[in-house]
Amino acid sequence: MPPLNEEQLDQLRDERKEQIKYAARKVFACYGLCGTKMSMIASEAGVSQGLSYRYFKSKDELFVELIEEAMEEAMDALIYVSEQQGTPTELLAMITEGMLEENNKYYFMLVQQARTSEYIPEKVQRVLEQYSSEAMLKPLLSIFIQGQQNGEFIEGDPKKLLFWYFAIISGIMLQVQEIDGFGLPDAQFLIRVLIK
Amino acid sequence: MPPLNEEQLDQLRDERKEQIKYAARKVFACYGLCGTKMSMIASEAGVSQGLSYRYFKSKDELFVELIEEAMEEAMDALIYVSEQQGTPTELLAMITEGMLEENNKYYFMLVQQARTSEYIPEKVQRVLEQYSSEAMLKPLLSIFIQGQQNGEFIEGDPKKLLFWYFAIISGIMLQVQEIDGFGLPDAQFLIRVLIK
Amino acid sequence: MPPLNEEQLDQLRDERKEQIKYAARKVFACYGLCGTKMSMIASEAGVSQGLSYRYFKSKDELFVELIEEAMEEAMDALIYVSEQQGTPTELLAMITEGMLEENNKYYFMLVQQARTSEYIPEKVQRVLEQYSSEAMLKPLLSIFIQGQQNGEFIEGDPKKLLFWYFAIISGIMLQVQEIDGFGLPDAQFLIRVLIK
Amino acid sequence: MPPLNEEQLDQLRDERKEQIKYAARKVFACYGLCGTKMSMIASEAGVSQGLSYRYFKSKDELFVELIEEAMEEAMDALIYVSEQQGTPTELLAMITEGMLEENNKYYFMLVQQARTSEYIPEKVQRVLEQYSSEAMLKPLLSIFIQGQQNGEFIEGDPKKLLFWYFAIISGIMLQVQEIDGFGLPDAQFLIRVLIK
DNA sequence: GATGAATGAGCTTTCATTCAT
DNA sequence: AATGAATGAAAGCTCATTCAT
Repeated sequence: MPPLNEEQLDQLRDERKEQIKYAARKVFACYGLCGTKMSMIASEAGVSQGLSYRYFKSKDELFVELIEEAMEEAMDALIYVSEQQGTPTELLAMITEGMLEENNKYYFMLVQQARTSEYIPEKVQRVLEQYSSEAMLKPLLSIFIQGQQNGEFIEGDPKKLLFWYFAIISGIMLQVQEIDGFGLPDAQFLIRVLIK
Repeated sequence: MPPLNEEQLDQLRDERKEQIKYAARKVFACYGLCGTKMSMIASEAGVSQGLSYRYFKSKDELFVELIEEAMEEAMDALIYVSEQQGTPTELLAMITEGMLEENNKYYFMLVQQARTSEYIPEKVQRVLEQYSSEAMLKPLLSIFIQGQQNGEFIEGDPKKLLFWYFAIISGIMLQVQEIDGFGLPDAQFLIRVLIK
Repeated sequence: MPPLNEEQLDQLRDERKEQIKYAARKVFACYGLCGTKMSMIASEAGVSQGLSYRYFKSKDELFVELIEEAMEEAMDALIYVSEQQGTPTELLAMITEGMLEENNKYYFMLVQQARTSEYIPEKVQRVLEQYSSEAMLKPLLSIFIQGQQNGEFIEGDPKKLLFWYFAIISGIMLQVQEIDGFGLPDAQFLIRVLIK
Repeated sequence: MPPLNEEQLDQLRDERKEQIKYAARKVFACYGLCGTKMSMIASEAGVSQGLSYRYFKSKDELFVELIEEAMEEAMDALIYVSEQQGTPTELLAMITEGMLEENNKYYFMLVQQARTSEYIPEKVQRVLEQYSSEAMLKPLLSIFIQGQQNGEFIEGDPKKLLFWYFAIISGIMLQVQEIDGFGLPDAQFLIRVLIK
């Protein structure tokens, strides 16, 4: 009686891995890399202490994997929007709305943890460099410049302005906590810094 | 027959304490509470490991003291501005300029570390609550409402708007790093989100 | 699917805990609370340094637990004897014999360490107060008084006399070391201070 | 104006040294060798932390010196009595009385600390061996044997009996604490274990 | 000589990681 | 595959000792 075939086992493995990653993302986001104990992740995921090591070589590697995923997803979203139809202002609003989602909070927090803690595995450094501000800004640059040319956006160095704009969104996402009772603003509020 | 008199000793102690705090502020800001080893602070300050413990009971207490100071200074600055003469827009610009100073970066980072790491001594929690968003906003509220009434500022819940505005400034301060090459924006750029 | 069932694990844990306590009792008795390094206990017990902390929160707590147990056992023994049949002299002899056992040595040493070292966790203080001389004497008081009334014992304040008697036994237990070559005296030798 | 001549300086030095030893004896007696911090001795003696090191090479050496003195004095006392006139019982009473002095308490406690803590500088070991039970008993042995021969004392191995007797006195001295409210017994109470 | 600030070795404790079951 | 007991390296903290004044 072979209990499960190869494929089913693989699927189970994937589910387990996802379960651990999900828990880890949450805990790392709140407590940071070194403020997080493996036992916290294990208990958040509802598995035993040792199990994570069947799926991830080390705490650092688990962290790196989460960071990589977060950056990839963010990058994909930016590229996706940059390929859509619409006026520059509409596209910027779309991006802003996409970022200002409650669900994204853990991603912002996670990346912030990664950026802030300089005590971080070398691998994370490399991932952060790979997805540097420069790289992330790229897909939007032409849109933004176009917006400046047709007079929708304010003047100034487009890279700088976009970078600051992302910093602003990031700030909102990091500071807004449920307990404060202030929710997230809508995109139109933020977009005002860039449009004329 | 002590070789140094009481006054000289006191001064020496004050200097040492300040020296350690200065180093600690920097290291804590970059590495977070638990990412910071006491040895890092000691070597940053150029003293031995044990010395910090003559001036601070524990790593946690040192952290708390820094957070308290940072919050106090921020609060004082807000109150100071709120007592100045000027139109609401001028005052808001003044505050924004005051916050957007390169020197303030460590304070923002430090407070962010305190807010983000939930694994934090209970004392820090209390300090953060004491200087909650609510409390920090207070000195500015009447100015802001006045600005709304005379049509300088956009409409909406003043608390929310101010909270978001601070979040924006915070985001800028946290994300802007020398290495990126983008400097800090000037106050006029940010203020646009609030003025009509 | 834990490899061992709950019951087996519980038993394993109990054994380990006992193993560590056994080692700790011996080492604490000889070296005192602060003369004992956790590494000494660990190596005496044949386990790693960290393991003790799965079973005891701290060195102090381990010490406290041992003291508590020692006091409880002593108290139980006194109560047990006080409920037996026999003349006062017989009962006193029984108690004396019970105390003068080679095996009890570590208990006496341990309690002496607790009493002598005034630098001792507050909890130990409380335990020692709970099992104060007063409390320990109580179960024997009526026996002793009875012995005085029927003329078996010498006259005098029964509490004082009993207290001194215990001090005498304690002294014997503490001073007699194998290396000296003098063994423990038998009960009849000591009992002479109390009987007419 | 030479402030003090050679002799006066020496005397001052001696006084200081005695002052520190006096404080150290008390603190060591209560807290044990390793439970005592040099700062405790310093503050008990009312001098600065560093001063002890002008008079004693190290904490251990200070401890050793105190132990040596205690043993010497005890030995001298025993020898002195052994040279007095009187019946064996009278001499034994004299010794007992001499030992049962409130002032002697710190000596007993100190020696107990030295004996109990096996974590003790090698030098202490040697001192304790030099003043072993054997050696201390010697001056009294002939008295005791004489007492047995003339029927004053109980029969048995004289060394053993004397050793036990000292253990008993030691027990009394160690256990009796002011707080318990039981004072020290008089010599006649203890002597009963040895006389017929 | 005297002080007390400064040092750093060493101990307690934590926790990532391993491993027997 | 999964568990959780066990390990041991590393961090926080203490305190004997030194040293500048």
